Amino acid sequence: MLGGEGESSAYSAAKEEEKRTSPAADGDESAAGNRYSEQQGMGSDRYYVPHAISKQNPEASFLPYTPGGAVYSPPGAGRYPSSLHLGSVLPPAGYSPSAHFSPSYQHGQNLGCLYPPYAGSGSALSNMALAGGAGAGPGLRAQVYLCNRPLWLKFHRHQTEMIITKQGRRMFPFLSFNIAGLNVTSHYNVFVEVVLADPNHWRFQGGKWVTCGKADNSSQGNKVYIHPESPNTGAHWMRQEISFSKLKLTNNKGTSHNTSQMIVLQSLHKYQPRLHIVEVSEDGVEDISSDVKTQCFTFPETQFIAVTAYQNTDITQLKIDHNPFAKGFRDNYDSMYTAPESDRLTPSPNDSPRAHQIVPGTRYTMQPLFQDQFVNNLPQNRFYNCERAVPQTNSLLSPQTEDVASQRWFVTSVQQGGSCTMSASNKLDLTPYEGEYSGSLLPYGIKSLSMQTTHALSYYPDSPFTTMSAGWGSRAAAYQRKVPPSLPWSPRPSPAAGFSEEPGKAKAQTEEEVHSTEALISSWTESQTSALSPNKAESYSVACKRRRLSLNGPSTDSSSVSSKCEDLSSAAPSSYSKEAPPTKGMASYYSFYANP
DNA sequence: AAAGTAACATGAAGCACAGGTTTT
DNA sequence: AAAACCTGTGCTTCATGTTACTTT
Repeated sequence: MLGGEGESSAYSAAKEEEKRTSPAADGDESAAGNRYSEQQGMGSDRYYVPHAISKQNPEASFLPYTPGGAVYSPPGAGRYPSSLHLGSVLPPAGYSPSAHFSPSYQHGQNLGCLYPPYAGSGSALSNMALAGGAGAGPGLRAQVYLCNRPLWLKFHRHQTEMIITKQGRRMFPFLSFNIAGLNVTSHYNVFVEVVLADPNHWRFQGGKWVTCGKADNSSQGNKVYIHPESPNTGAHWMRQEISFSKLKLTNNKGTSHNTSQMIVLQSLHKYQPRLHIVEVSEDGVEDISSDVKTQCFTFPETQFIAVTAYQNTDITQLKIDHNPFAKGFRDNYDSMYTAPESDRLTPSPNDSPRAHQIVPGTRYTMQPLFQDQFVNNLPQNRFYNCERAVPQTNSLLSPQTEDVASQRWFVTSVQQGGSCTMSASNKLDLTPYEGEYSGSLLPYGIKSLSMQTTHALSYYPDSPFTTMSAGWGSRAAAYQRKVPPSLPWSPRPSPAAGFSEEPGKAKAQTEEEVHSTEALISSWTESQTSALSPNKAESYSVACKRRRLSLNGPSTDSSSVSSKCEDLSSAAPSSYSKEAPPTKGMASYYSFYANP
């Protein structure tokens, strides 16, 4: 048992912190005046950004197209940017109102459209190698990578859907980033904005998403979710993954509570989340004097269609498979999670959904935060597109694949000229069935990194993530030593490459990662071959309507469950479990790390 | 017919409490 | 003996997808 008082107090502290940092704000806050009003109890006036928009372009009262990865902005839709400082999203000189579509959207419509490398992207990598330490100056650009990108890609392949409800529904996968390249002493606000990704209303017909008229532009309500730890120092943001797991999506425009945690969307519209990093003064007031201090990052693979009920059963199954809160709907839950560890091909999820998404690995030590956010290969044992999977083989779950599954992807922003960087592949909005991931996944100076939060640092000694967070890295190292080597899912090197912490082998390791990436790409294209089966649509109407099997079956007995728990608990050293309490908040998270 | 809503079952953590054990 | 700590239990809360019903 872990329930010490320290844990409780830590949890309480975390709760307090949460309350402190994200008090409820009014519902239809509008414009920049209220932009940060819910944060830190600060009055809206403190954050009022007078004419931040007009200072550059009066037309920017709506979100403009920006070649760096903006989103669709319908004429007259003045909502989104009004809540933002638009230093990063103002249109470039060549802005054309007729091009109100995100590059990704354009790609989706025009497969041949390629975007040139963005200015600055080319230097991003060099920056990446240099930035991240205390020497990082304010002019340096941040690099961001999507921690759970493989999982996002899995969903993206099927067109991600996100449930929206009146009371608000969390995103899954949720947004989780790592940031490098910030000035460790400067203060930043970090927030996510969700904007329309295209001008269409969508409908799910015949097993696929088709456009259905124009999007409703009159969307109202909050579109911004400010990370509850904002404002905070660059060191803080770079120390750990920045998770937006508490972010909720709603279709309730009139919601009057929890506004700070809710983003109001419209059903059957496609949206694109964007990450904003804004340098602020120590008290959280934004400095609008320099656009350099505002950076925006867009990950096309995080696009999603808001729905009130899942349309695509593939998405439903992915959610069930990966979201620990949906464990109860896993029809082969028992067989999957009660088997002996040695028989298990995939890491079982943490028993705690919360721990799963908050703890940096109480059991699967090497896994980063929010393990279930990462592809765990589980669906490979399942049957998307109504195809019962062949028995899982080890080849599907090679360490190499596991490494790939934990890849993360750096993105650098392009703030000058006011553009949001289209981060990863714009081709992502091509139907993934096109394949071509091998090229599109590594575009424009975006470097793929296969790293799990901990050992990745040893993989990439030159990475800013190595130096950016001495604490994180050192903690990770300490953490790493606690990994029970017998755990089958313990992150480990591929047999071929071997795992080495020796810096001299980092390069070879990097090459290995590239190969791993290719392996993943290959697996995608292969899987999509089946997805393109001409019987797909037909199968949708029959076998795809998967129903949850009764949990009262023969395999479902308490003993099996308990044995699973015993297995897991015995797998983790008792001392470890005591040292790593299931973190219920960042407070205990920190306390744990502060006391290795 | 399609979309939206609310109730529901499920799984898991948080929490309070009681009782037992260990330490001082 | 008292205090601190540990353990087990049961209730509450939360998040999930499903389902039936209502609304558009």
